[in-house]
Amino acid sequence: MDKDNHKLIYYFNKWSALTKEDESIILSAFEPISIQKKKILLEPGKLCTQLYFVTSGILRSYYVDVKGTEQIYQIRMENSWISDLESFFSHTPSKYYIEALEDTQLLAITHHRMEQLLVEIPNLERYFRILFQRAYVNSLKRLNATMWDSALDRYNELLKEQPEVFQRVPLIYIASYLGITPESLSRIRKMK
Amino acid sequence: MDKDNHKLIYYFNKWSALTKEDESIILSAFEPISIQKKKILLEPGKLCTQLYFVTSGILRSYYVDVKGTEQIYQIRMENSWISDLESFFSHTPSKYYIEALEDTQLLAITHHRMEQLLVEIPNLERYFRILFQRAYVNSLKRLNATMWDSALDRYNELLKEQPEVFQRVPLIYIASYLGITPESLSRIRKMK
DNA sequence: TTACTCACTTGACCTATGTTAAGAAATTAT
DNA sequence: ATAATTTCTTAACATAGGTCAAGTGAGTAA
Repeated sequence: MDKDNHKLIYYFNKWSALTKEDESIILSAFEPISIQKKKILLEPGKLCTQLYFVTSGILRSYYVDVKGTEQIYQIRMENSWISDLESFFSHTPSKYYIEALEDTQLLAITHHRMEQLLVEIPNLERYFRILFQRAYVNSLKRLNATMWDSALDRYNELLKEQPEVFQRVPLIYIASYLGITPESLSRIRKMK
Repeated sequence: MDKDNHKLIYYFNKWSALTKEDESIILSAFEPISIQKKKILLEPGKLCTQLYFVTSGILRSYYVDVKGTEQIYQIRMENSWISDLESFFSHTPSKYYIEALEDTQLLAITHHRMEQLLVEIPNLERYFRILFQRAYVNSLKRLNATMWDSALDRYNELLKEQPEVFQRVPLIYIASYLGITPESLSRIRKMK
């Protein structure tokens, strides 16, 4: 557990300088949470009250459209953040599910505690500024790829960038994350 | 010009509290720039050395793929930011064009000056954190719409959310922004 | 005024991906 | 071990949107 916590601090320190005191304040602000495979962390209609740092395991977040299709928009594993930022920051009901795809360990912080923390340690604003800035740039790239590249290209890109996902996540979810049907993904994989 | 500058301060103050002194430091860090319709602000291979706040006018940023197709990924007008964030923050050559679609006024800040400013006025980190956080959430929504909604749905959404774009931007660019061909956009508009 | 370019439309045809349906393989529960 | 469920594949067919080609109109330049 201590090892997990250090991972969080390690990442914070990559983009913002923390004192030892800062570090212990941060660690005490996060609450360790365990969630079993297939259990749900967030569901539509509920407020997303926490922001989560994944220390081990893997999760997916998805939206279920009117036809009942699951639209997976995030697959997140160790050392990344997951939440419904819109619900978390604007206190509006979420439209999304977040579900664990493996037994998962998280460090959770509430919105209220997060706001306090950002005041106590203004340095953290920098960390999150850079985090969101990069997330935004990545999201724009994924957007462009979705608009302009073929499903095959997007499959190859994911295979190159996140090969681990293919070891740990069922193909039906990967298909949805790529914006295609499982049948299409099957065809693509057969061609190779 | 002074009116333009105040607009920038107004937006900064929405999410982070600035003193009068902060405000004058900020204003002196930004350089007013004018760019004529059809002129280019950034092109592939060049470093994107500045971040721009649009005070009047409208711009598009786009990538030209191997086939020569222009892939428009941003259309930005008054009171929003434009840049190639990847090039700007990581000092790598840009892959994108930024072009004015009307005579445009900008407030520009270099990366170096921006870093200084964020140190002088740590409060600004908060503004940009929230800016990128929101940009990221919006980008994810646009991504999902592109994956799962029809071209017609995306057209209607844009018509609802940014009707002004249709008054000021040629349809060929709007088509590209929606991820479709001008021919498809024509068909969609005919159906209504 | 005439020419030239750029924006936009239309129609015929094509292709990537979706849909439906069935079954095989793998995983999980009993 | 057996059954039940979930994941994955395959094939036939359907369709949204792309491609190509041609033409109209509107804006700008000479």
